[in-house]
Amino acid sequence: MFDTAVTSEAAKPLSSDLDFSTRRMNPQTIKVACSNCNLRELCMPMGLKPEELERIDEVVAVRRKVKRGATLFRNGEKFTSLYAIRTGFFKTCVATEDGRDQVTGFQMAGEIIGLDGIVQDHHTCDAVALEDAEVCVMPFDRIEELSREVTALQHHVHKIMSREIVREHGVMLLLGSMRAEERLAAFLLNLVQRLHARGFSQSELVLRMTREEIGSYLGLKLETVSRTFSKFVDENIVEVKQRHVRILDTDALKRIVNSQTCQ
Amino acid sequence: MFDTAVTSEAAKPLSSDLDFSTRRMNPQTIKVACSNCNLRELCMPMGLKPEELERIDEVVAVRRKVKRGATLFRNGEKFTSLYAIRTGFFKTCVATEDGRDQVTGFQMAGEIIGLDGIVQDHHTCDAVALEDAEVCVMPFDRIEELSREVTALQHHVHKIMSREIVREHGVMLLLGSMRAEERLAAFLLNLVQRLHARGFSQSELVLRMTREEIGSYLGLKLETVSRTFSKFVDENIVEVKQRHVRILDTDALKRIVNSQTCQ
DNA sequence: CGACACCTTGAAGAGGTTCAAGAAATGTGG
DNA sequence: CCACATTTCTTGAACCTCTTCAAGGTGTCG
Repeated sequence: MFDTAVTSEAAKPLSSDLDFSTRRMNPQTIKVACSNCNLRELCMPMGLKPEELERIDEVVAVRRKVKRGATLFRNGEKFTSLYAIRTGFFKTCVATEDGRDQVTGFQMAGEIIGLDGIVQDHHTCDAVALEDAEVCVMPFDRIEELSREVTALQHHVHKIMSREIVREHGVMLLLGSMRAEERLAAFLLNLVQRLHARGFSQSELVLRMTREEIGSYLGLKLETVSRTFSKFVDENIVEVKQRHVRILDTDALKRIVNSQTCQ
Repeated sequence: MFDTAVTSEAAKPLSSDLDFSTRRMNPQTIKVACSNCNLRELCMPMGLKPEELERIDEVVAVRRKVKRGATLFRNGEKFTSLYAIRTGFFKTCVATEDGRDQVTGFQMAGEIIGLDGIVQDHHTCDAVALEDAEVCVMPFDRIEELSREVTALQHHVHKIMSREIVREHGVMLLLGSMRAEERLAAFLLNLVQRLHARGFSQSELVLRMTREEIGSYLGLKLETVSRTFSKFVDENIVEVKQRHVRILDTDALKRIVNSQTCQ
């Protein structure tokens, strides 16, 4: 089957130009620049003039490492910054007073988290690293200041927020009108598509989250997630070995996602 | 019971300072100012200097009327403007290729719609008026331009977008982890709270949407919505007469919403 | 190697859906 | 303003999907 093959192929690195010398200065926070970051195209606007690019560097104050299982920010904490994920994988989740909680998203390299905090000046969800991660800390007042001067940045910020709104519309559609198989199929397709955009395989992925976290995100119990995976395996749509997933039949997944019409 | 009483009490107007003279000039679109609009506190930043307030007037190009059942914008249409609802009630909904669709929200006076369009430069959902409505048309390029100069406006735009993201987190929590009764209870509490903030009753409301639309929003079938209403009636929590709802026991609704702990 | 977290699978049960029929309200056109 | 068509809402009964409870298996990490 596929033992370590997945990890090695799927782990094709997107970046290798880190400045390790500055890195050693501070184990927790490192001063760095966007202008020579190769994730730039994911989190920053494109087509900037050199002078603007230089100014953008001012946005990122420092980098911060977050160990697996640790939180980047928590519900109730003061909001100060947005975070661009440089490496690693996060989940965000909201909770009710009565212990229930709901994973609202999984975020990977190049994606921005923390937008929830703007409106109340405090975060309203938790961001938890699902693997050791590193983020660029972008103080929001600095973003606002600079985006008054750099139009492209201003527009970019608006787009990022709008994108998040549209993404959540998609999740609402999923939660509101799809059945278990459709949800899981949509989830897998979405994950693999985002990973592919980052240079990873189109057909293989390593899940960074548990069945329970997938279930929370999809509005299902972990047993249902597990059973649905097994069903897909029976139907030769995927191979699953714990968190290693190989998609054998992408079209089948797509058909499952929009198949309500079949009746 | 409560026949027309609901309508008359619930319809307590928030505004009465419309400039009817300019209104007659054009049946579809009317040029007006924010500075003397009493919904200002809902859609515009507060604590502006007089000069800034004056500039804000430039944001609203025109007003536009939308008849009940008509769309303000549609999925796929070019995005140009955000809309501040002046009067009336909207729903927004997304759809899949295969006819399924999902109501993503209900919007009322003072709320802003159209944010979904920013990221792709095209709208990704439909906005449908559930009753005759009037909106202020705010061309987005003008908003961006002005928010580069008026810091309060810039921050306000960010807050509005963040608020929408947080609202959607709440809907995801609802769709992902609540049972039918909890969903409907949360829905009613949310509606009545927003209406109350606009000067309407805390306990009476007129639903502007059908059971089916409520169901779509809550991820339930219309029959389930109807049955759950009936259940609430049996338990003396609400009175329901078609779309007229009187809440008899707000605390009971609140208890239903966070009662997962009971076990 | 043992403890712990995570995953899988089965069987029973509950909550919500589907299908169907009828009642109530709303709107339309004469 | 009334009659009729249409839409919307309610309720029942059967069914189905997902959940719950339970047990055992697998993998991981100190």
